[in-house]
Amino acid sequence: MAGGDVATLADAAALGQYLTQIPAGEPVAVESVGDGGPPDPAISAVGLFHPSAGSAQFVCAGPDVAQSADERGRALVAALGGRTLVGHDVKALAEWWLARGGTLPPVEDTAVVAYLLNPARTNYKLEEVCAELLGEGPGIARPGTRGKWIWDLWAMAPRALAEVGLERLYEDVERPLIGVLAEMERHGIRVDQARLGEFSRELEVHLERTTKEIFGLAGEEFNIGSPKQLAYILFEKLKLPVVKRTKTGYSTDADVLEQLALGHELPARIIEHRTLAKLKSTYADALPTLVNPTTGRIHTSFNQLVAATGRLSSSAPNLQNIPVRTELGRRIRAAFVPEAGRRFLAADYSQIELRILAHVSGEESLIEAFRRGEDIHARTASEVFGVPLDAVTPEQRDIAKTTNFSVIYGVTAFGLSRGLDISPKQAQEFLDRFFARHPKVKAYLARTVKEGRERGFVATLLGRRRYLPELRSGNPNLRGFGERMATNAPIQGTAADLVKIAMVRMAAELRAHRLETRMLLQVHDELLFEVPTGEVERLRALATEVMESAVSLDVPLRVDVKVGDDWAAV
DNA sequence: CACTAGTGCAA
DNA sequence: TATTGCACTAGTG
Repeated sequence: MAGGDVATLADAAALGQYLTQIPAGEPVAVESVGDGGPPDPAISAVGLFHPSAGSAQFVCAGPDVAQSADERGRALVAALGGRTLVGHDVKALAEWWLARGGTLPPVEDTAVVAYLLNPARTNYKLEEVCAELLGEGPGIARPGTRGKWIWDLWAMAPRALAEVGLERLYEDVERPLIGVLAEMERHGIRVDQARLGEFSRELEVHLERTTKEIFGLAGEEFNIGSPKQLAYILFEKLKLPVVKRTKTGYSTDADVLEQLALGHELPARIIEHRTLAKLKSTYADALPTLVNPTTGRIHTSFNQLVAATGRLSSSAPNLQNIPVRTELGRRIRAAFVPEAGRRFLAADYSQIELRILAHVSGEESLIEAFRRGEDIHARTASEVFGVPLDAVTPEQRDIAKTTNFSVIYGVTAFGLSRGLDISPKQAQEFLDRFFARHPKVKAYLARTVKEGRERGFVATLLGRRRYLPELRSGNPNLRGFGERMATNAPIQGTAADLVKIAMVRMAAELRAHRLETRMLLQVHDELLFEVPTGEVERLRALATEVMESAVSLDVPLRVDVKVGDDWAAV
């Protein structure tokens, strides 16, 4: 867009269209709301966008550091809304900013600092962050205040990070990651809309049939999607046994329905209906509406400031919860496809959290098992059940697998009993045997909780903190929550640190080698790439090498790489 | 239109 | 009475 052009940004769609016309990396200035005067850094009145197809990635200044880039874009549009007031000499504004030599505080970077200083902060409203970090009163956003606060926060960042030993995590990981994520968002991922449309119609047919069966079995028509109406049918009309209650009434969740299904045909049909409705409404019908008309691809937002443990999250749409476990669900995943001449390559860390547990606890039996490349769940089963490795039954392995994961979550015997569908007494026995065989895991968990209580926070291997005031609560319930978070956060968070390091390094490698491969998605322990066919073998080696060497632990990291022509095939 | 509750999808 | 998320529908105000 040439300088002097007037953009009319009356709605989100118009803004999206406008932004997609701008070359990548070229900053674009958009006037903020209600401010007729010249750009004033004290008011932080100018937002600089990196054009991210379909949505705006605010990289500098902006009305509210609290919001995600996506929200800020929407807030801006809303504030402009109805009025066609933008219309600036975009080029002149951009030049104005560049001429200042970067003297405006980069808001994304500042927000990441605030996140690192306390990732568990539940609300990134700028006022609250500043109140806490700068010791200033919250609340009153007088004109000019926000800009000053961003300045102050940015100015204190080096000292604040140094105080808690987070300079490296910031400089080497979180800050470089901002650009990596922006690039991934901007690139987007292709979906085969025809496949989704066809699947949606199939689901519709199934749903109609299931609905009829349900009404027949219930003896009347009702809204199957309403837990309240369903509860009336199941527990009052049909008098089925009440298994579980919610705060407000009878529970009708999948667990409950599965139990009820043993004694009646209806609950099974409800489960089926729920499965189909979920796939149709959340995925098959929703995803095509999010395809950007300009790029023909879906552009998620990767949220860097949301998860209390340091993980990323994904929204609008969430591409970190695309179904994979059932055949039907995989039909959705199979609609994500590479461009012609390219393939998908997925690289995922094998049992990353258990490996981290082995490392941080120093538990020899786990470390040795990983070093030998053994099947870790079978190994656990062998130890806990006291049978030779090759005599472990699939059932025993399953129990061990659930127990392994449960320990990472800080589970209680009661929780494990639910997960394994056994009695709490039996579950307690499993846990006792597990800890007897893994004494250092037990010691590590106890130590972590104790240190968390004494210091007020727990930390990942790279120093990322999670503050847990709950650990000092007199309320046993709340304290229990705190203790489970305390045992889980360092492990989940260390995994997040590690994957982020791998992402930053992968992005650097792709660039350095001038590869055409693009990183598309991160799903916690997995990276998805779109790879020209000619680069596949090179990428396989590169991803394996970079990801496995992201950090050096007492156990090897293992990465599994799969290549395929849709996301269900990798 | 904003909000909560219940539910279910992923790692 | 298992960790971290996001989003759907129903229902309320």
